Amino acid sequence: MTPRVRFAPSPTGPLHIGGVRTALFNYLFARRHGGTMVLRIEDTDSQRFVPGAEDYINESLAWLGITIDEGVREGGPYGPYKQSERRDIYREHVKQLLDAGRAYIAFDTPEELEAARQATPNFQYDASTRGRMRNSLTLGDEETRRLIDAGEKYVVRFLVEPGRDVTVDDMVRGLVTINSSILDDKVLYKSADDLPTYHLANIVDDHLMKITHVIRGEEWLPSAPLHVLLYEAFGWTDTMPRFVHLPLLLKPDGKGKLSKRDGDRLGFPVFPLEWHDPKSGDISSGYREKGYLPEAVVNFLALLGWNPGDDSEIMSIDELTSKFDFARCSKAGAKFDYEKGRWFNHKYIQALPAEKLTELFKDVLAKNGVDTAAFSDEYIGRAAEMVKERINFPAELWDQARFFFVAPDSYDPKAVKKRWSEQTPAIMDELIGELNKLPETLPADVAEPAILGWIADKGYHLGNVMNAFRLAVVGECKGPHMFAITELMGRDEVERRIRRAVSEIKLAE
RNA sequence: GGCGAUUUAGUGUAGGGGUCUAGCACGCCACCCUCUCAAGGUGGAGACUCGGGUUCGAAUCCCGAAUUCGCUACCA
Repeated sequence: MTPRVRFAPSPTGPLHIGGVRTALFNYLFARRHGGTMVLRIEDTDSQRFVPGAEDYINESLAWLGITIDEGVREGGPYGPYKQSERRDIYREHVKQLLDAGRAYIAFDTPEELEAARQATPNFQYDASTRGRMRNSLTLGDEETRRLIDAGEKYVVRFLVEPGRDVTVDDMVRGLVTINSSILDDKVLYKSADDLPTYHLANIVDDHLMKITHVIRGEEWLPSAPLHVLLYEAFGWTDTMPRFVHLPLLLKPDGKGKLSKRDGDRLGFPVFPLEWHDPKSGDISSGYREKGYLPEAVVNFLALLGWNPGDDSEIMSIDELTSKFDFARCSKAGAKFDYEKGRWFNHKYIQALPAEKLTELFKDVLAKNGVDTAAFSDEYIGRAAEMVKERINFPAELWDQARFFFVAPDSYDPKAVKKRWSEQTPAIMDELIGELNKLPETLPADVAEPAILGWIADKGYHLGNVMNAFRLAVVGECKGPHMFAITELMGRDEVERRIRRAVSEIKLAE
């Protein structure tokens, strides 16, 4: 039996990075076993619906390479894949439960329920209290009929029989048993918007869509027994899916689930893509816009709560797929280690093909006002290659390699103090003379021995001369090998910069 | 409060009775490399939540406690 899994987000806002991780694990499991990945939109909460959220989900998954086989966009044999378009199906199933006596109608208003909660310390709508509430059980069929006809709003509640141990077989946690007495009579359907709640829609859809494995976050574990009961009530136990409750992604510092706020507070994205909130107008940063490569995000996320069983860390999505197994999932929540995420991105940038890196750098240059047409792709590419090992994000290429495109307009004061002395201008003049003895292109393998030889012959201090040289060309004491820089720039530009530095740098007194 | 889950260094994890003086990675520190900053290499500091058992022997098995997290909505 090939598995059919589903990722079932609610379009109530941007897809959270924890949701992405859940989607990824669904994907890896499905692909590992040649199964099918379904994307179902669970928009049963009309109150919290956010326009644009569904597109955001699709775009995010597409960016990350988490492909979908069946869904709203992809179509498929078990559609529609959006719950708000499945009302007829839910109504029919609610009726089935009602007819079988496994559910009942309740008229209690939100205010009445609130009052009940106030009156009773640990109020729960269940076997112990349903007998004194306003529902079809206490009112009788006739009165219930009358109230419905009169247009009174109602909900349908699941009738939970108390005192039964219900066991869920979870693929990462093993057997989890809870007593049905602690479950309340969950609302399954609301007449107000003619929509089911999560619990009902979820079970019905998973069954109808022939889902074999329900892979979701740990926050669903407490309601899993309720879902088991629902499968029983429908008579679907023989085809009930296996459950997998993944450990949660936790805040990097303090306690609790990773939330939207943590990103702003700690300075890292918690969303895959930048999100513009249509209501508040707030902008939340995204991994994509921050400069993360999708492969790095996938790799990083996969290793949060799962490991391949050996020491490998850098793995493509296909490698992850081939190794994926729930037996190697951990049970405890994983604190979100943002530093490690940066490291993954660093690694993936190092592995980028030259052309791709060149393209990325061109964008960065353009954003910083450089006319990229003035430089050849080769020049841009070589500059990027030289500095890529010291960056984590493409944007940092600018900090590291701007001097290849713009002559320094200031000189690092600390470096000046350390490396620029009264004698330096004269030595720099001499250096220009030496450079002029060399080919105009300043090939490193020629320039390096020549200049180093000159420094040695003169008995100059190597570090001081080279760093003054660097200061003049780069503006500070950092960057790739000096002769690699000068080879790329060529003699004219190098000479111009040295002259400029000699006239600009004033010794501080 | 109730119910459930969880527990190896700062973080992610390996480990499934002796091979553990507990491995790997990120981060941190030092050294090497070196014209600088990185990268890289080498090394270092740093952990089995606690208490009882079981056993010749426990990070590994059992019990208890504690911890942290989640759920406890006409939200998912």
